Amino acid sequence: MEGDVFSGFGERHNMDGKLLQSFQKSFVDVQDILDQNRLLINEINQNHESKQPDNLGRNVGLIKELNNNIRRVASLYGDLSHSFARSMDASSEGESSGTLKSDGKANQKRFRSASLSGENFELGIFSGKLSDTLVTVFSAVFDYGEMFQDAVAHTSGASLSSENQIENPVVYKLVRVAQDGRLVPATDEEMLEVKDLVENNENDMSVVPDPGQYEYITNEGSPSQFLQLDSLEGSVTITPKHIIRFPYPTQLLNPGLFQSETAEAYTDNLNSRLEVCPPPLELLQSKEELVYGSQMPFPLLDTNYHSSNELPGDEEFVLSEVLLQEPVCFSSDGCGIDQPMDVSPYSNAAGGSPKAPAVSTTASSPGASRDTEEICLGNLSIKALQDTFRATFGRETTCKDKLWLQRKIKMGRVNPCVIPTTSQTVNDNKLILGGQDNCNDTSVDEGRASNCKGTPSSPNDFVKGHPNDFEYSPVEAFVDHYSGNEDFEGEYRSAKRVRKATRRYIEEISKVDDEKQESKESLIPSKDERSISTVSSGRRVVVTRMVSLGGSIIQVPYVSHVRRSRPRENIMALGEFHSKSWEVKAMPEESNLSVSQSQLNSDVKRVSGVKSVSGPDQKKLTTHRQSYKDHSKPEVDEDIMEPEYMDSSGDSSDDSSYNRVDRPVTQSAMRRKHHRAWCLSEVKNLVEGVSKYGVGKWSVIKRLSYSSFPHRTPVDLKDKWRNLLKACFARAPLNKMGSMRKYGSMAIPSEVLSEVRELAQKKSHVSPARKARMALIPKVAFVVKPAYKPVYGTTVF
DNA sequence: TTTAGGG
DNA sequence: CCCTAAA
Repeated sequence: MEGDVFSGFGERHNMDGKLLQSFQKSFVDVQDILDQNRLLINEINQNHESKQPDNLGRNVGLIKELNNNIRRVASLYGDLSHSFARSMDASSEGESSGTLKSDGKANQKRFRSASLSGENFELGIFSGKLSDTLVTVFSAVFDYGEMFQDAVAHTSGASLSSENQIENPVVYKLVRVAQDGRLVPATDEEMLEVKDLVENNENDMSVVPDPGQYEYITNEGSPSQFLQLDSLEGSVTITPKHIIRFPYPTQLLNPGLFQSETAEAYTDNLNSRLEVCPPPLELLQSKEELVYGSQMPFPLLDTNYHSSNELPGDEEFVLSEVLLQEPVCFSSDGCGIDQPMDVSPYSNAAGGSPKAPAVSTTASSPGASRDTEEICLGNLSIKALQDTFRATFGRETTCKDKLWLQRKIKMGRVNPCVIPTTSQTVNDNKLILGGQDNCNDTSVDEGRASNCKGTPSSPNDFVKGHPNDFEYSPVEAFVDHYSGNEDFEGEYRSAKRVRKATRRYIEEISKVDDEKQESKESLIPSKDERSISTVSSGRRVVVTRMVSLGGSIIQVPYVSHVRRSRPRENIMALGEFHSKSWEVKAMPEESNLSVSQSQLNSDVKRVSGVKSVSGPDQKKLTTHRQSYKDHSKPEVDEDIMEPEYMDSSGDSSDDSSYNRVDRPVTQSAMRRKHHRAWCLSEVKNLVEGVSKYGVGKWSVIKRLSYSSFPHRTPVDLKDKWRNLLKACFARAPLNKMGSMRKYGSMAIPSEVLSEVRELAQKKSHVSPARKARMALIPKVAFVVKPAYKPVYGTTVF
């Protein structure tokens, strides 16, 4: 049928036969491939079902092939769109619409974007206004393949960068590919099973798919970037049981490559080809985890978001679990579940209905009511939404998907990860909820500890700081909490390894505070300068911009174009605790009864105040200082809370007082990362890591055996090791208590110390020069020639 | 980017 | 812990 369509098309536009032929050929090719893929998928599924190790192994190859095919298809389509665009240009016509799609605008866009490079095209497939199903399929498929890669990476000790792996604020869904190619959400049992399988089978995987296979999936950098596993996450991935991680990798959602329309042709077609159907609605409704059935179940995140580690990627699994329990956010408001699948545009040319059905404005979710702004958003036209989007994110969007826009905007507003760092003006002296933010700390009194450790505490815990202030939303509460907390700044910055604030910077900041208005204006590199203004909403100053929406002026948060900074870990911790409220956080707790513009505004303002300031200032800092630490690097995500942390093997008592002192907010306090005492488990872990990988392999240790201590950087490990060495060697004057123990620091058991000593002798690296020298010396020589002088930290012979 | 080493 | 140089 494509052929038909295209012939008609060709005639109309006097396409020359050759071109037409090539089109047809390409389509035939594509179809072949897709057919083949179908078979492949079937086979994969069968293998899967067999649960035979052999078959599973074979699946790796099959998946590989599948991926290859898909890549070919993508490439073909890329070419197609190229030539198509050319021909379209050549035949300067205006009435091209209607044939492919009734939506003329979409059509134009499509042709325009057809000049994408193939690569972009591929990326485009994953971004933007896709029909879900396709995304689902693709994600599933790709991911499926990479699962094995990941599995292997785990076992083979391949040094996948865990730095990257954690950063991905992706929500993974588990889905199962049914025989007919449909994706069925994973059941609870399956999820459990996956976990088990991981634990049991992880080491059985032996085939390493070529990582290059997947490189086109990722935006940049490591091919496996969005699939790398951490210990936590790993439990989800190896799933010889039809379970597929279902990622919404933000990397793929690069707005710069956002070419939804182009992708559309492809995806739509694929949809029909692959005959992948969305899960039945009943199923979706009956199963909570079916969130994914909606079109873009999770907010698309822009690049800024992605590159800034703003979500606790390391918690992916947890997160997904959380989301599984919380389908409301995405599915209950009609966000696409019931959305008619857009069949192939070629066959569906007559269908004039817009892709996205009208959004139901009610969006009432069970229990948790949506915030009012959503309702407002629901009432907005696409154009208005786009405006809002632009106002919110400072960039244009061509997306015409209401739902997507709404979600995106909401996300932009709610996303607590954009909490500003330094320049955030908080005028009130926020109370500091001691301990709340730092459950990881091995200190804290018991009450707090349990509080942190336990199940998500109620929002009330959160708002503790404002016991009487009912107007505080959780988000606000913790925003206040953090911004008022010196610890926030300190840890935040150090987590990013940002240079400490220079005097100049500090001065500038204070200036900014004084004349925020002007400086903001000048700082914000916005092309569509709207009226960016600072609004003092009582407690804090926030930056908003006035945007006209459907005639009325509306204040939206200004989100800088500049890449936003990642959140600090405590936020993530909070997010974890209140994971359910990620979506709900921005809900005005005031009176979410009235759906008023003002309410929306105030809500927006509040949230925006949180995020808006960080961008420019961050940029400023970076520019001025030429910060050598790249912020955009997917850094070790320190935002997760490792479960182990709390245990601290009973040695936490020493550190408690040290750890969480609420120091006065002095500049010195601000620039220093909050001291985090090393708990015994960490030390042991370090020792073990050194014993495994050797001294000096800090990044390896960090990656491989230290992933559960996300807040420790390789440098930290190195420093700690140095201190340990000091502790055990320099401990000539043995102390009173049997072990070295400075005041306030942890007592290191002498066993550990001796182990350290041993390792230092055994595992320490030898200087390359010396190594080389020694390599020249026959081994025997060592036997004959005894003893270099043993020096601590060097090898002893 | 990672490591080593001084502060 | 921070900051840098060097590799």
